[in-house]
Parts: sequence; C-alpha cells; structure tokens
Amino acid sequence: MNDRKLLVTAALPYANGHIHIGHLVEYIQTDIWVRFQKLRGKKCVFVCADDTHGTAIMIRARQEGRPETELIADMQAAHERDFKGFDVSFDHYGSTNSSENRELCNGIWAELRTAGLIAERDVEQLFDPVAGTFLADRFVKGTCPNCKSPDQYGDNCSKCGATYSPSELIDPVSTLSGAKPVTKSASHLFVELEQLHEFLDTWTQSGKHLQPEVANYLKGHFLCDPLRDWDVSRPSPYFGFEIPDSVGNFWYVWFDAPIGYIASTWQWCKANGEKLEDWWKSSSTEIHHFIGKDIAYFHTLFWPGVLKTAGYSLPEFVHIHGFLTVEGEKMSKSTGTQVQAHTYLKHLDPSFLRYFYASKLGAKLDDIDLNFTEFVNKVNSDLVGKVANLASRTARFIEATGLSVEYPHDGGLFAAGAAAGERIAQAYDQLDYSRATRLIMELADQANAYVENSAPWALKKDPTQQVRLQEVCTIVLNLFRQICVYLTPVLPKLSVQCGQLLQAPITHWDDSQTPVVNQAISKFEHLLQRIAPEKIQAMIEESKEVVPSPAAEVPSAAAPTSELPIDSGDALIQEPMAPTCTIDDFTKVDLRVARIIKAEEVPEAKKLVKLTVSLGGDNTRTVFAGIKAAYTLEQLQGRLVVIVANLQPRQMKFGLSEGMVTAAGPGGTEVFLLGVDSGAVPGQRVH
RNA sequence: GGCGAUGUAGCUCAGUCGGUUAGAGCAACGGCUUCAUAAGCCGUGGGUCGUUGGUUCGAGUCCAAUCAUCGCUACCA
Repeated sequence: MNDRKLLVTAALPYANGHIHIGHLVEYIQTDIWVRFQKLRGKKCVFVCADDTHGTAIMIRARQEGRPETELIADMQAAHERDFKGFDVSFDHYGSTNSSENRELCNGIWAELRTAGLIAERDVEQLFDPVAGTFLADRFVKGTCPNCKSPDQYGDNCSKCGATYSPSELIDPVSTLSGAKPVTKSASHLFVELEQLHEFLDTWTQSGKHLQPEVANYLKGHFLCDPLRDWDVSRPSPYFGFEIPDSVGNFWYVWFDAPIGYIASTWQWCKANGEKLEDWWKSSSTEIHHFIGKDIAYFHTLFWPGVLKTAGYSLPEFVHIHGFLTVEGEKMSKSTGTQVQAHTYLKHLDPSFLRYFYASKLGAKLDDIDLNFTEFVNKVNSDLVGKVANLASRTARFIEATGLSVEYPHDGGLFAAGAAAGERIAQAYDQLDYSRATRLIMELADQANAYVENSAPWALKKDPTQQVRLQEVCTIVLNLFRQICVYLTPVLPKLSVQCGQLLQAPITHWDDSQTPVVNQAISKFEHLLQRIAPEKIQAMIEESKEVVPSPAAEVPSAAAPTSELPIDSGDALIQEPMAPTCTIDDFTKVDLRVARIIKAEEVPEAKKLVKLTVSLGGDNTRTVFAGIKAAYTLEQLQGRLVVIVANLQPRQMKFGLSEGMVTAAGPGGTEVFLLGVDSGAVPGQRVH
C-alpha cells in the first residue's frame, strides 16, 4: 500500500475575484495534507488551476474593455502570487483555458456521446439584441408570470416562489444593456445523469469516499428522486470551448472546470516526464479532492459520473470542508472581515493564519470561526511563547560550544516525543489538524517545564557546570527540533529556520526520531514576531469597503465638504442600469413622503419589520420592510421615509403590505433608507 | 416554514464501545522564576454536559420530545 501515489486537488478559484481568507481555509487545509504526505515520503502531487470560463468572465471583460484572455491572465497571476505568499505549494498551477483542457474535454465528450448519455433539445432562451448575447437567468429581470411581481430574476420568483424559464417573464429586461430581450430558441445539450443513478447510489453510499454527512445529504436531496438532466451547453457568444460536434455551442463552465484537474495534471506530467495514465487511469494512484460544501453536488454526482463514463479513475475521497466565519458572522466587506489574501500579507505573517486554521480544523464539515482575540492569543501563546521560546531561551547559551557529542540523558523526553509521532501523523492523515496541533503543544509544554527544572541560566553562572549547560541546551534544542518536524506541514518556514539554526535541514518526518548531536549551531535570530493587536485593526480597516453610514449621509448632504470622496463604480456593476423609461413611466409610480408612526417587531420573521406609516391626517398604511438587520425599532420610530404609495398591496406571510419603503444598498445590514431634508411633510409627492 | 447541522467551563473545543470523581488550551485569579519576544513554571477557582422524559445496574454518550443557535433556502411589496 505504501507505494501508492497520491494526486491531490483543491477547488479551482474562479477568475472573477481575488483570493480572500475564506478561500484560504481550503488551500491551507489541502497544502498541509500534501506537505504532510510528502514529508512522510509519499509520492504526492498537488495540482490546481484557475477556472476561467463562463458568462461572468465574458461580461466583466466587456465592462473592462479588454479581451477575456487578458483578464484571466491578470487574475491568474494575482492568484498565484497570493498562494505563494501563503506558502501554498502546488506542484502545478494551470488554467482551464488551456489546449490540454480542450483536448481532454473533447475526449471525455466523445465518451459521453458513445455511452448514449447526451440528449439534445431546444430551449427557449432570451437573447439581448443590443449586447448580442443569450442571457443567463441572472441577467434577466421582469415580472413574474405567476404572481405578477415586477423586478424578478429569470429563473424563479422571490415573491411567490414560482419557478419558470426566463422566456416566461412578463416585460423582461436585460440587465446588461437594458434592452428588451427577444425570445430565441437554441439547441442545448444535456447529460442524462439518471442513467448513472444506480452507480452513483452505490458510489456515494459506500462509506468509503465521502464524509457520512455528505452521503446523507446526497441521498436525501438528489438520489431519492430521478436525477435531472444536466444542461451542459451554452449557445454563442460564450467564453469557453466550442463543442466540436455542435457548432455554435460551448460547454458550460461547470463542464470543463473539473476536467481542469486532469488538464493541470497533464501539464505537470509533460513537464516531469510522467504519463497521464499513471495518474488518472491507474489503480495505484489515489485521487483526493478538497472542496467546500457549496460545490459538493458537482464533485460527488456529476463529476464521478463523468469520470466513470469516460474511463478515468474515481476519486478515492472527496474531502469537504465548511465555511469561514469571522467573529461569529459571515464575512462582510462593509465590516472589513472579508480580508483579501494580499491585504493580510501586508500586515501579518502567513504562518499565523496557517497555524490558526490548523488548530481549528477537524475532519468534519463544520464551519470554523476566526475570532481575532483568540487568533492573537493562540498564535502568541503557542507559537511564540511556547515553541519559538524553546530555542530563544537556550540557543544563545551554546552558540560557542555547539551541541553535545552524544545525546545526554533527558529522562525519556525525546523518546516520548518520538513515540507521539505516530499519533500526530495519524491525526494529520485523517485531517484532524486540531488534534495534531494539540498533541504537539503538549510536547512544547513538557519541553518548557524541562527548561524550568533544569535552569540553564543558573548553570551558566557556575563555571563547573558548563558541560551540563551544553547538555541541557542540546536536549531542549532537540525537543524544539522534534516539534518543528511535526509542525513542518503547517509551518514550512519555521521548519527551514530550525534546520538552519541546528545546521541540519528537516527533510523527513523521521527526523523527529533521531536527535542531532555533535554539531555547531548558527547564531540565534528571532523566528517569529508576536502579533500586535494594532496590526489586526489596521488590516480590518484596510479591508473595509467604503459604505457610507446613514448617519454620515445626512450631514454631507446638508453641508457639502470641499473634499469629495472617491466613489468606486462597484455598485453600478453589481446592479446595472435599468433601461430608459419615459416621464410617463415614472409618473405611474407615486412616491410619497411618509412618517413611520409605529415600528413593530415581527418575531417569526428574520428580515421583516412591520411598519405603520402615516401619509398625513388619518391616512395610514401597513408596510412590511426587509430592514430588520439594518435598523432598530427605535431608529425607525418617527422618522420620515419615502414610500411607493400606489403599489399594489401584497399579501405576505405576516400580513398585507400596502406599499414599499424605498432604500438603497445590497441588503442585510447594508440597507440605507431614503430620507428627506427637513421641511418635507407626510403626504407630499416626490417629483 | 423546508433541508442540513450544532448545543459540554467566560471563549474555542476534546470526550473512543454506555462504566470510577467529565478533560485540554486560552482567558481569570494566587504564588514562583528572570534564560527568553511582558515569554516560562507551579497552583486555584469555574460545568445540572441546552431542557424534559425514556431505555439501562449505570447515560455527556443510546431513544423520543422540546427549546436555542448556525448555514443554505423561503419571507426583503
């Protein structure tokens, strides 16, 4: 079994955004596992690539006025820089936009055809005549055909929950150009996954390839019903690979993305004189995918189905991890908790995040939380106070003499540490890094206690104890080195530094089993700097996206300052301009100033607040607004707002809503009610 | 509301097959030490294992119900 090779992949980052600390959970988790396997002497190859295709890339490139290839090249360079900065050490980092990937897609496609899994049928889709492109569901808005709610996306209604195709929308509008889309029929290609149902049932439920929670989830959500056909083609124009036997059609990005794993391996093979078959079509190679829980479906149903059909090896295991929360909440740009990799690197040592994640990660797919207080405490206490301190408090004593010629008696400490190695290795192998780090810290505690009891600083002052001093330091530095060996997968830099200090590089896990003796040592230099809490603060500040607070908005409107803030164009890109409307269209909408006379909690609702607004006199309305997370009841009580007064009342779960309160912002805590300058009174119309 | 999970010390978590008095780290408190980056060592306090019921000689662990929290989703007119 030991000659088995490992091929490891992490999910392919999409070329539409930068790497942030949430992504890094996965890359660090995977990198630790790979480094561990290599340190144990396993043949292990770690490949990844940028995921480059799809409508989003095409649109973005257009907005930036440059070719897609330029956009994806820039983004890939940024991704690789970020990964390097965090010591994520891919053996090869490719791109899904490669000739290898195209060739593999062709081959796999042919196999799917031969197996009779591909069906073709027409799909009515909306086409934007101005932008000259078919519109993905998210690029179309219109009125729900079921409940007549306006401003709904193309696939389902967020109001009544109806699902439909974009072509059924009433008065559809392209969010790209604002043009009225036309319905065009296009031929789409589907993979009939249901034909593989039995195989997928067996594979996912075998208990060997997936975490039990995942197998359970698939069984309850997908495998209990017939599997739906998968639409894997998109009509031109589309940024991707054209399907060879279906001119004008391109593979959907999710078809060619996982094939990118194989393509990247192939590129690695070419560069290293290896054969792809040995890695993807051989029982002597175990394939391990590491992914987040959001893309479980693709990797556990569609992907095994494709591999099986095309004659490639199936993954030995798909390791699925949870998400990162920061301070107990989802990452957010406005609070600065969605820290980008390059921002982190400006302020903090990547080793710290690697260690912190390791100390929190288990094999389950629970989310992990980054609490900054805990982060600072843990890193400073464990890495600096315990581990680095071992070298720091002994190395200088024996800079002149070096290590003892023979390893002295240490009361069995080194042997106990060596014996712990198998338990630590097992924890790493099972992805239980929190256990591994806990076990390692026990060793550090014992080593520090040994320093305390041996009191080298006292020995130093006694000229008759110089040999003993050298022995004690030899022991402590070897315990330190043993710990560094065990931490090598997590902290490769510390491992190298330790190798330099003792002039004995750490190259194998078994370096933990034998002490280094009779050896000069290098001059001691600090290995790690403690985290100053101010650095965290600075990092968060830099990560905050400028979002004007409601409080700041009012004075700036009343008293314009001489310095205008620089506003990014992100909001407009996020939600493109609606098509031109006439003044008649506008006057159909009756906007009125209203006063919130009562704001009530709706206990069962997560987002809704029940408002009673007055338009003056006896004229009051009940309005439900999705602003619970952004405002307290006290803040709402009494204030003036602008409402859409002639909106058709809507029956909601908690009552009838007779209007809409206007607000800007993406939602959640970022909702900003429109206010009016003083002087306006309820009932006045907005012109 | 649907689906998935999770509730163990102030915080983050471990707790194997049901078995003695439920553990660790961090934080807190007291003492010691001064080699070390305000690091280290020893000690102390702190838990009705969410709640209720059940199975059992015995339940943190198994079963049922219930409550709470988190994620996705629905409800943002």
